[in-house]
Amino acid sequence: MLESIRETWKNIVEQELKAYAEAQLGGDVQLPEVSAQTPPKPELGDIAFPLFAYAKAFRMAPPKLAAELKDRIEKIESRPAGELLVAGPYLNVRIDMASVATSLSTLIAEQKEAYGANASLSGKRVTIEFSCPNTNKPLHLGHMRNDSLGQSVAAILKANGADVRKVNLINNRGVHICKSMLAYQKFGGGETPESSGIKGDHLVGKYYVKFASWAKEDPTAEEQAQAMLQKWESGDPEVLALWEQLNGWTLDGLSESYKKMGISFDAYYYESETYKYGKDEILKGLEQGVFYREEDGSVWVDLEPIKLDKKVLLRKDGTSLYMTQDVGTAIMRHKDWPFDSLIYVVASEQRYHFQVLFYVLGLLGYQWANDLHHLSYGMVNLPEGKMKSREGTVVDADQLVDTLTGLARNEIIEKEREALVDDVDQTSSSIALGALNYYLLQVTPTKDMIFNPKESISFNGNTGPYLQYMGARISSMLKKYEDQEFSACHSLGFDSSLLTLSDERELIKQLARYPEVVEKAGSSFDPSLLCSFMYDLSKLFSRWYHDNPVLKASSNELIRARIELVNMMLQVLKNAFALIGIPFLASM
RNA sequence: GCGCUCGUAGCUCAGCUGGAUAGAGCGCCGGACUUCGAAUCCGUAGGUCGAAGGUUCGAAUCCUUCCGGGCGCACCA
Repeated sequence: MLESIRETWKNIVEQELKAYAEAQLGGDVQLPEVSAQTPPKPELGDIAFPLFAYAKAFRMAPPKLAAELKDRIEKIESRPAGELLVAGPYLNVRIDMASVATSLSTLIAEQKEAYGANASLSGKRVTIEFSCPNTNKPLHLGHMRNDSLGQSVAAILKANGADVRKVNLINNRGVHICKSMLAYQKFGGGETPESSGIKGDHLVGKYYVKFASWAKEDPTAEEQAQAMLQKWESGDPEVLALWEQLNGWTLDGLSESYKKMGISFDAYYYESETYKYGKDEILKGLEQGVFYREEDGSVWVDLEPIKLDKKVLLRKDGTSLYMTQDVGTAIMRHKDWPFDSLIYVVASEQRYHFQVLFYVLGLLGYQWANDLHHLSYGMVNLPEGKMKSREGTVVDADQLVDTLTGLARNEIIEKEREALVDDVDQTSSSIALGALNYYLLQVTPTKDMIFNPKESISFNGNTGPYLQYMGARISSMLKKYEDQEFSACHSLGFDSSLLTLSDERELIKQLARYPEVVEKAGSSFDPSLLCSFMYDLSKLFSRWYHDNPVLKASSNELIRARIELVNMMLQVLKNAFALIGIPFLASM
């Protein structure tokens, strides 16, 4: 909505500038393109047109030109509502916010939870892969950034009209998986999640750690693990049974964690099934002549065209590699569900891998290879430095969620709000989730981030719970508004002209901006844009709300008008929450 | 060594396609609860935007060089 108003004004300025140039300078003068910007302060208006660039052509100081343009535009009778103001070298426009508010309230009332959604990716099928855990240990903080990002970006793309399929690839084979199996076989003593009371993924993780310490004492440990892998590959029934048992435990544990964290998938792939894929594809490529064979029989791709080296795609013994697998898996997925675009949410350390993968898929001639993305995210570090599993500084996901939940619960009890919230446990974990997702999504994905446990458990300031708190207060107010004492307001219409405060104008503007932010977050795969937007919006709202009475406003008409603003606020809050994994709470 | 990436307030982060005195949060100091939920709000202090050049009317933003972090450069996944 704001977008189109901005465009309209921009066209007018452009047109008048051109007309003025013709009148003043004659002939066809080439003018730089008009740029429409946002003034730094609300008092300066809503749209700004800097005129520096035209000073030379007109041989006129920008402020004079601004005044001249203002006069000319004000003579246009069909110009849109709004006010022009000259601010030094800028020609600014103050939008008629009352009419924006009127159409916005109609729009939001109509669209409800769909407000903000747009059709920019309509008709597009997108597969997004994320999480991809190993089955030898529980999830840690690093996975959580991945999961939050994947879940959020998937939701954002849907809001942009895409048909999205979320897939998870379970890394359930390989020597690292055998290590936990081997340690369990040797030291497990038949322990099970039931007998030990330990969650399945943590139980298996315990033996993965156990392997490491055992391997320090017994130099044959690594060999034994390799031997077990061989047995697994040859289908040894005993090994397979053990493998299935432990994998089952881990997967049960992981799905419990996913559930707790609000993560879900449309399809699961298992490496045990996909690891042989890709070989045929590579051989096909060899026939097509896009790859070549070395003397020893191995197959390679030359990456010179993308300014990289060379890469092996098949070993000399004909077995496949990580790259081979990923080529095969991508093609397989496209057969399963033909997509236009495929997104991999994977840490930035694998940039090179994906550069090669995408290039190889392109060489194989697949149309969809043009729309592959590596949503590369930075590492999650601790204030002390990197997380190191060997030093035990890895932050466990389940534990973190539990800690946060406990803190939220304490907070509810301390503030004596148990009666306010209907389910203390449910509310606590929702707050924990909101805190975590917001903390993890707040930072631009590509950047490394520091996870400060102390800060992450804070519920004040720029945090998820701060946003949730706004939602709760608004809900509480709207509930009061339903009371009999406001019945006189209920029958009134919304008079947007009563919302004249500067904060009200800013709020309306921000609410109207929401769809643009959703679109931008989608095109750049960046939930952090929504986080900033939400924080700005909430901050604006709390100040307004703190300073100005709503239910106790001076007239019924004003109450009604402000309630409309509050209603819009609540809807946008809810809609955005859904995109960044913050549970909405009517009370907390 | 080569490639990618980042370097903004004490700390964690914003800063849109270059534009009007560089913004938040936390922390520090100081204010505001007979008033719609104080998990809130307001104010003070705090920055030569890693450094130096360059392009431009105008640079945190674009280009070059340098310095300093991180990551990658396996017939591992």
